[in-house]
Amino acid sequence: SAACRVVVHVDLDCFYAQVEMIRNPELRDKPLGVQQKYLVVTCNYEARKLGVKKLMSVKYAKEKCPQLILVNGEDLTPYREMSYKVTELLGEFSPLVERLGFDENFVDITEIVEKRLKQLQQSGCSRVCVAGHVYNHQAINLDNTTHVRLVIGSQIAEEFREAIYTRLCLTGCAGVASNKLLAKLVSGTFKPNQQTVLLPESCLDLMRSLDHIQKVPGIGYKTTKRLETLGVRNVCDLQALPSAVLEKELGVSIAQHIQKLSYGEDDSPVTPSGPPQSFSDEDSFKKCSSEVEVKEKIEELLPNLLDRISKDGRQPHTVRLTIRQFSSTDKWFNRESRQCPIPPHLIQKFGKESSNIISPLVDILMKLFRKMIDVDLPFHLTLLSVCFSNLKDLPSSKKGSIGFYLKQMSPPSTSGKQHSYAFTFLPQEVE
DNA sequence: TGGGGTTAT
DNA sequence: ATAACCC
Repeated sequence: SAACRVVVHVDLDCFYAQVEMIRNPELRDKPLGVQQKYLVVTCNYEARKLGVKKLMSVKYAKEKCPQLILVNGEDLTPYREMSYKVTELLGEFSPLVERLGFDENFVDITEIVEKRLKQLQQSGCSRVCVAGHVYNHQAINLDNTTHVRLVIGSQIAEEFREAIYTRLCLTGCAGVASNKLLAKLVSGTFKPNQQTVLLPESCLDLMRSLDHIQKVPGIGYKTTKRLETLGVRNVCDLQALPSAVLEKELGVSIAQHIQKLSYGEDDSPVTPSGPPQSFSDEDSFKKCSSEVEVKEKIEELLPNLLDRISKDGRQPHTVRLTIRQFSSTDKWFNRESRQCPIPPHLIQKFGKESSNIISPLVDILMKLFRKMIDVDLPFHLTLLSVCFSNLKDLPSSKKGSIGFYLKQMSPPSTSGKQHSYAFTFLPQEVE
C-alpha cells in the first residue's frame, strides 16, 4: 500500500510570553505583554482576554488594558535558547526537524508511523484512537491505511506536546497532515494548547476555509498585491484562474507553485535545519546621523554576536552590514546592505577571547558603511544590523575542536537515529 | 511595526 | 546584493 508522508507542525503558544512567565512565575496569572520598542510583539492569553493583540502599539494596548504588565523582549537570547531546546527535543524523535522562526517546527514522522503500524499489524490490533481533534469532525475509516497512519501521527504529536510540556514547561499546538502546508494550516484550527489531524478528504475544505490568499503560507504581501490586480481574492479564485494567465503575471515557476498550494499540494520535504546559517544582531532607533554614532551602535552590537558565535564553535567567513534610511513614505522597506569576506587572519580569532578582534571588525564594518553612505552628506538611519554568515567548521585535525568531540560522541550506530545537531550548543568548556 | 531567520535570483 | 518569503 502506498505509504503517505506524515508531517507534524508544532507551534508554541505565545512563545515569548511563555518564556517570560517561566523566567518570572509571578507573571503567570497576570496580563503580560512582551515589548520591543513601541510594540507589544506578543502577549499571554490573560492579556488577550482583555483585548490586547499581537503587534499592537504599546500606547493603544495600555489604553485598552491599563493593568497590562510589559517586559522588554528586545534581547532575544532567552527565546533563542529555549527555541533550540524545543528543536533538540523533537530531534530525539526524528532527525527530520525543520525550524520556522523561533516557535515553530516541522517534523517528518513517516518512518516512526510505519514502525508503529507494523507493530500494530503484527500484534493483530485493529483499534487505534485519535488524539486531539479531527478537522471537520470527519469520520475515521480504519480500513483506510492513510487514515490509520494519520491517526498514529496524532498519537505521536500528542507525545511531542507532552514531552515539550513535561520537560520544558511549554504548551503549544500541533497539526498532523500529509505535507507541511496542510500540517501548518491545520495546526491553527484549535488554539491554545490543542492539536488537530487533517484527513485527505477534508483537504479542499481546509484550503477553501481561508478567506484571503495571504493566509496560504508561501503567498506573501507582494504576490497577494499582484494577484489582486488579476481579481484574485480568495483561494477559490486562485484555483479557478487559468494557469496561462497566472504564468504570464508571475512566471511559470511561481505560478505553478502557488496554484498547487491553492489545492493543498506541497511536495517540499521537511529539511533538517541543523545549526544556524547566520548570526545577526540589529537595533532600530529614531535617528542616527553621524559616523561616530554609527560606530558606537556597531560596537554595541558586536560583543553579543561574538559571544554567540564563539559558543557555536564554527567560524564565519563573511560579514554584512545592513542599514535602513529614514523615509516618510514607505516606512519599513528601504534596507540596503554591503558584505565582504572576513580576512583569514581575523577568521582564526573567532572563538578566542574576543577583545582583539572587535576593533578590526569595527573598521571593516565602517568601510562597508562608507560604501553605502557618503558621510560628507547628511544622512538619517533608523536601523543598523550586523550579520555573520558563511559559517565553516573548524579544521577537524585540530584537537579540542568540535569535530573531535563530535566523532567521540557519535560512533557509527546500527540502531540509533541520534539527532545530529546537539553539538550546536556544546559548551566550549569541554576542553 | 520588532528582531530575528531562510531561499531564490 | 537584493527580493521574496517565514515567524
